[in-house]
Amino acid sequence: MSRETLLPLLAAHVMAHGLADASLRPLARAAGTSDRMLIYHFGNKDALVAALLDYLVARFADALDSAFPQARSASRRACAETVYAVTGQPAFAPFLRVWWDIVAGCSAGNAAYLAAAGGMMEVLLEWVVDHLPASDPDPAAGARAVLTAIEGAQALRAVGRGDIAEAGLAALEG
Amino acid sequence: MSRETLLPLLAAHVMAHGLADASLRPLARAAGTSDRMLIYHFGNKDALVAALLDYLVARFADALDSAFPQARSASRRACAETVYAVTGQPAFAPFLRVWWDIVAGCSAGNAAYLAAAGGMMEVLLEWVVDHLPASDPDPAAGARAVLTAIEGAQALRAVGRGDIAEAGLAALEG
DNA sequence: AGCCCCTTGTAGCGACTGCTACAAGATGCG
DNA sequence: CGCATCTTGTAGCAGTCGCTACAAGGGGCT
Repeated sequence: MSRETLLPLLAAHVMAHGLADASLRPLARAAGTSDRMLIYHFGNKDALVAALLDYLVARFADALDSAFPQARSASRRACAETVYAVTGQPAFAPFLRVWWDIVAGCSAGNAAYLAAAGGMMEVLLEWVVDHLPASDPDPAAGARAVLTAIEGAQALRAVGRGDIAEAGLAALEG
Repeated sequence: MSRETLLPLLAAHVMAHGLADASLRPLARAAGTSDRMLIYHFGNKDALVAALLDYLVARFADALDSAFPQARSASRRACAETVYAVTGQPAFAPFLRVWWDIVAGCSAGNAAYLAAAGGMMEVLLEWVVDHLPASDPDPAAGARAVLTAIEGAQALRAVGRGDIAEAGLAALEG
C-alpha cells in the first residue's frame, strides 16, 4: 500500500464527501487502511491534502480530454455552453463540489489550495483556447472571456440559479 | 443579550474567520457570551447559522446600496467592471470569503445555504438591473449576463487569477 | 411573603480531531 | 544465522465538537 495505490481511493472518498471536512479516520476507512498509516505515508494531513490536490488536478485534465468533444466549437458562446452542458452531468458533480471547496479554501488564504486552483485554471484555459473556433480573432482574450463566463455560470448553478447562468451564457457575444 | 444584540457580533466574527468552520465556543467568545447561551437563544447550531445567514443577506443588501455609485453605468461592461472594482476593495474581502463558503455549502447540498445564496443573488440581480444603462435593449437578459460575468470574475480572482477575470470582463459586449 | 419564569454559570457527556509512543511482525542483506 | 530497515497494529494523548443536566440567581406577579 503505497501513496500511489492510496491516492485514487482517497480521491474517490473526497469527491463523494467533500474536501473541506475530510478527516483522517474516514479517509483511511475508505482506502482500507488506518489513520496511522496515512500519517506514515504522507507525513501529516497537510501533505496528504497537497498530494490529493495534485492528483485531482491531473484527473481533472484527464476528464477534460476524455469527456468532451474533440472538435472546435462554432463560436465562443457555443464553447461556453458545451462546457456548461457537459459539467452539468451528474458525473461531474463530485468534481465541482471539490472545486468549490477549493475556491473557498483559496478565499481563506490556503496556499496549497491556491496552487491547485491555479493548475486547474491553467489546464482549463488551454483547453478552451484549443476549442475556440479557428476563426476567432483573439483566442487568448476569447478563452479568458469564455472561462470567466463558465466559472460564473457554474457558481450560479451551484447555488440553484442555473436560470441566470443560462441566460447569461446566451448573451455571450459571438 | 438577545438574538438581535448577538447577531452583529456573531456576523463580525464569521466575516473575519469564515463561516464553514465556525464553532460555538469561538463564536460565543467573540460575542461576549458562552456556547451555552448561544444554544439557549437559537436552539441549536443549525438555527444559529440560518439566522446568521439571514442577517448577512440583509447586510449584503445594505452594503450594495451604500458602497456603490447611484448612477447607472454607461454599458453592461462598465457595470460589471464597477462591481468587480468595488468588491475588490479590502473591505469586501470578508463578504466574499463568506460567499465562497456559502457556495461550497450549496454544492454540498445544504438547504439553508441554498436559501441564503438565492436571496443574495436576487438582491444582486435587482441591483444590476437598476444600474444598467437606461438604453439597454433587454435589461433582464443584460443583468443576467453581467451577473454571470461578475460571479466568474470573482471566482477567478479568489483563486489568484484576477488576470483572467479582467481580460474576461474586458471582452464583455456593449 | 411566596411563587414562577427568564436567564445564566458550571460541569460534563460521548464523539471526534490530528498525531505519536511503543512494540511487533515482515523482509532483505551480510 | 543475525542484524537492520520497512511496514503495520494497538493504545492513547490533549484538544475540540455540539449539546445537555442541574442548579442558582433575578425580576415580576399575586
